[in-house]
Amino acid sequence: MQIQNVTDFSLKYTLESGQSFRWNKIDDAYCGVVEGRILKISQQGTTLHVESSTNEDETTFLPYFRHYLDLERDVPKLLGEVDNDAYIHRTIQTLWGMHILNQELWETIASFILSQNNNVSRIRRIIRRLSERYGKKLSIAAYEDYSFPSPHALATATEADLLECGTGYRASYLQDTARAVVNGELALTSLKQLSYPEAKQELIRRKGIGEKVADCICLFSLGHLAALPIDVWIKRIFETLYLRRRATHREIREFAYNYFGDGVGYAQQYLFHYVHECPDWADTEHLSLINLKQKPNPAVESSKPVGTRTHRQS
DNA sequence: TTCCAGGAGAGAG
DNA sequence: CTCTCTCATGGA
Repeated sequence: MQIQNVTDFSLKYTLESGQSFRWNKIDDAYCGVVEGRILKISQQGTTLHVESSTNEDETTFLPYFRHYLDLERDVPKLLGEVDNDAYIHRTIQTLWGMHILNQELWETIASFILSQNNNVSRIRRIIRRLSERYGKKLSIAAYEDYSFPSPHALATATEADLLECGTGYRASYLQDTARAVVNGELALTSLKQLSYPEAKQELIRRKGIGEKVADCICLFSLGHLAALPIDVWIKRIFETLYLRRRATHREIREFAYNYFGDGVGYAQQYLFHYVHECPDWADTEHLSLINLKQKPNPAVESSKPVGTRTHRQS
């Protein structure tokens, strides 16, 4: 089926920005598994072409699909509200149309448990192996893939099996959380009803889910755009470009929310992906960490932060 | 060989 | 509260 008049949207940046680990580029289309079916999506200008491995009822599928890609949101307006300086402006211009997905909750929880101290290509491989072993086989034309394993499947797997998939020391974290979902201790349905702070706190109780992973889940699945996952790159960006000093996570969080406001999650995603997509910031001039790598260094001169605008004091 | 990757837990101070 | 060490894996 087709979806027309999709403006200010980039399928490429949305699916390649490290928030989902399940998309493969096949020629000019993207194939991936979304909640038990394979979708094949391509974009030509403002038109999206979508094929599904199952017979979808358009009246229910289209709203679901648009929500998955966050097409209902006025993203340009949101980006306008965080477009405060030359750095963020450049990422917004370069990655114009990148959206934050609304992904299935259990897959997002499991995927970002596996993401800790890990890199994207290896995360993708682990998830692929888990799905091959514990998921259901799906196909669309000649393309084959597997659904994401259910909580029950991972809860009853042997730890040796999980290790064979490459999960490493994260196997027990994954299994503990899978079991918590199965026995109702972690109720996914009610998690969706909670506010951002409540949902984050509930997630963080689980072994293997810390602040960063909880924020990824809140942002990439639960739609909490105030969530700010702080990984090593986001930390570097805020320390070098904005605060110009070493800073704790708490300081970065406070500054970032104050500076970007409720859309800080979107701002974060543009900054994050820009660093990976455009290596110019990793160059000596901007993201050089020479000054910051040496530890106790608030004394590097308090060159004034790029931004001092306060956004909506609450 | 060492370092790093969308970190978190445990322990010490 | 902040710092430090360790954890399994594979690519650079």
